[in-house]
Amino acid sequence: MRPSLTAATVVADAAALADEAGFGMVTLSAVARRLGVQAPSLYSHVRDLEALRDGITALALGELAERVGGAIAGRSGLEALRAYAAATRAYALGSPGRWQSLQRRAGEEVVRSEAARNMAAQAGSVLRGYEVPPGEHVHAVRLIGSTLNGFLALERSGSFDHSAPAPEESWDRTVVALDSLLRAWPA
Amino acid sequence: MRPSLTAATVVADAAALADEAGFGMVTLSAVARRLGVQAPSLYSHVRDLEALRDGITALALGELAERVGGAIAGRSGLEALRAYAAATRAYALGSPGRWQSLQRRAGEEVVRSEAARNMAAQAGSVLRGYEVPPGEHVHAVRLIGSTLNGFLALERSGSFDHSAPAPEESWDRTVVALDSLLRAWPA
DNA sequence: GCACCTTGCCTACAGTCCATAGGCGATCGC
DNA sequence: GCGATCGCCTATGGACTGTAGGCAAGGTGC
Repeated sequence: MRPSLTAATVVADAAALADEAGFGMVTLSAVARRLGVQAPSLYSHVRDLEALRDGITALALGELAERVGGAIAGRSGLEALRAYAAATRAYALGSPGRWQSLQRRAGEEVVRSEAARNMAAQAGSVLRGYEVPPGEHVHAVRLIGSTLNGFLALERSGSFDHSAPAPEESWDRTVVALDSLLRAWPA
Repeated sequence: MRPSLTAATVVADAAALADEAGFGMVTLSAVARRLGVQAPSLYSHVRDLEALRDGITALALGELAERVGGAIAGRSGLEALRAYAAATRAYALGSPGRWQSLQRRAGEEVVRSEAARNMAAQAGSVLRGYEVPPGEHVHAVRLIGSTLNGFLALERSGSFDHSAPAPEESWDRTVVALDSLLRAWPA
């Protein structure tokens, strides 16, 4: 067996490239160069560029779900919310390319994956520490997701660059604000 | 004078293309085709592809600032917040490509534009209807922006497609939630 | 131990896109 | 009318995606 490539190798390398140069720079040629291989060779392992991108998204989804899951395990209320937020932010800042890969419409297969279901469930389990009526859970989950993802997106796109103070401070306030909002969920 | 192109024409056409096919489909070739012109001809009016994209962003920023400004004029409190949110959402849904152009890191020139300053100021003026301490304004503005933009981004990327109810309902809840949050801003 | 076949990467090529260089003709100032 | 300018053109090069077909190394059947 030669030191041959596999689909997983290719996707992992593409994810690394995404983190280093941005998701938009993920190109079959660039990945091939990094792997010391000619570009067409990748088509044995990856259907096309879109499939490669979906691969990164699926990888990122799994990693993020795992970290968030670990972070919120055994916690509830503000503790859990903080842990959820911290894990998300750490991932977004630590693996920017992978995180970018989550901010897009992915293929059906990825959307239906177990990791995607996990992510959705975890936001829900944070809510269990609060007394939000069951019928309101969807809205609360969507609100939490919108706020945290939105914050990270704005931060990343530089929207906070031209005003003080540092984003971290606002991030903490935001988490606290979400907490008090969930604590007194408006009917 | 022939019916010659101008920078504004090109950008406007590119923006139309973005709305029809997605911001990612904005290509010099495609724009040239739409204008009935050869691709290299566009370089007389636009420095390069990145400048064209920045042009769309600047255009969108101006349009959005104008609509939001009109919507919140003369309103305050929940009224103003609702109007702000409605104008933003209407723009995002009505001009999806232009809206997408705002979700990215734009050139310095765009960031420093008057429209960009306007947008920031408008979020601030919505806050005047609430009793958020001045020192907290930045955080509140960032929170509002994060939540609304984040919601629209998630909606657009299909995150809400696989759960009921329709996004509009959650959108309304979100706006109300933001209102009650601002009304009782946590110290 | 030999022929065979699978497999993994290769070269060659077509199509699209960005971007630059240089040409040509129509229009405008005079 | 005459020349200069200006707007769009053709030609070209380099990068990227994706397809077709080749070649050789490794494993397989006999």
